[in-house]
Amino acid sequence: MSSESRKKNPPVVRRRKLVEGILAAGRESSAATVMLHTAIAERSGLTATDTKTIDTLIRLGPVTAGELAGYTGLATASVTSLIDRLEKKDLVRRARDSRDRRRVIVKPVLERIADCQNVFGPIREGFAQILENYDDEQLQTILDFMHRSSHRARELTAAITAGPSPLVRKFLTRARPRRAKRS
Amino acid sequence: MSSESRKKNPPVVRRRKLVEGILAAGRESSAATVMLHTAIAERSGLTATDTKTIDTLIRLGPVTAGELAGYTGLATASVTSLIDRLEKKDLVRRARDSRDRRRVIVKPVLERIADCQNVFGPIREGFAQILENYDDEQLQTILDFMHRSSHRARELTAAITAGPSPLVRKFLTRARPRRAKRS
DNA sequence: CCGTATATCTCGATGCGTCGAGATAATAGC
DNA sequence: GCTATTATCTCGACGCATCGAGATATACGG
Repeated sequence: MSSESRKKNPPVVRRRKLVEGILAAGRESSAATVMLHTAIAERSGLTATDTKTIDTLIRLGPVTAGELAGYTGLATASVTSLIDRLEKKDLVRRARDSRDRRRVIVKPVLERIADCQNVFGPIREGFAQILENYDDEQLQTILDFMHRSSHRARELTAAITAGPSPLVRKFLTRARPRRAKRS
Repeated sequence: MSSESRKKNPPVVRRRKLVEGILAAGRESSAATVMLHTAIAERSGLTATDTKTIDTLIRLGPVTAGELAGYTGLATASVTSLIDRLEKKDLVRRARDSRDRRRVIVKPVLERIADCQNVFGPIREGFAQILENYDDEQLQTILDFMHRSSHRARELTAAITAGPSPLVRKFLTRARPRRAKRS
């Protein structure tokens, strides 16, 4: 364990340990992130679906109720009450499509949501503070990594939610009895 | 966009933009992470509380049911059924404290949870792949950043869940009527 | 021993998000 | 115009996590 023996470590091993460390740290960081978001959502009186929907709206901009059903995987009836919930808190607004007046366009109320992210104000500051520890080049690396990993995360999410996903299914013995199909 | 024009940007501005970019990417990355975890939990038939509990157990090791109530903020009755749920899926096990036989010690079934993280197998691989883009020094930077940010995330989570948090409260009009305080 | 305090469990009730089925309204084709 | 189709909403019901109150079992102090 002395620095002697560590010096003898072939670079390959060193690197492997480094990678392991990051993967572990990534899991921990993910968990922490989830907890943080959960805490915020709980405070705001929002459910997981609510926040997920808002995230979607921010990324995609206004969409119709039907599309929202597609993205969230909920029944249209559920989407209606989902929109009701969010509209009641003024986080989204309904607008009718002028070309097809059956459609309901769900628009995020960005100022309101931004306010919610002012809730994040201290959070933003907290993280900005961390960045002071790095020089420009390092920040560039971090930025690049973030882009890559969030892109990957989205890919994986899509793969999991959409697909029959044998990869996942394999490990779940009695999970998901939901939606007891009635005669 | 030429390196010429970029050169003219004062370094301070460059850096500010870099920081802004990372903060934005951070939000997006967080959202993606949350969505990924939500998807996984949904697949596994676990609720948000369930996963949060498992995370806690992994970080803290075996704890008593009462302590779990403290950490999760749930009533003891809720904790009982929470443990029931998790035990039914063999993700935790009950054990009685030999010194105080009233106590129930909740132990995470690490192999089983690790299996769940084999569900993460492809995920792990996906992220490991990303790391190949960087040299050792860059990985070191990333690792350091991860440690710092998850630490900060935990601090913020604690601040939000625990405190009366006027920072947050300010923006919430009719949120959280839960737990009607009795006389 | 015996009462009090503590830790967990049981039970019944409640709130909330979700669902299926049918209602309502608007578009599109003939 | 008339009908089929599409988009959303309304309604009633259901599952599930949570809760408060009381029950049970154990520990501690006298």
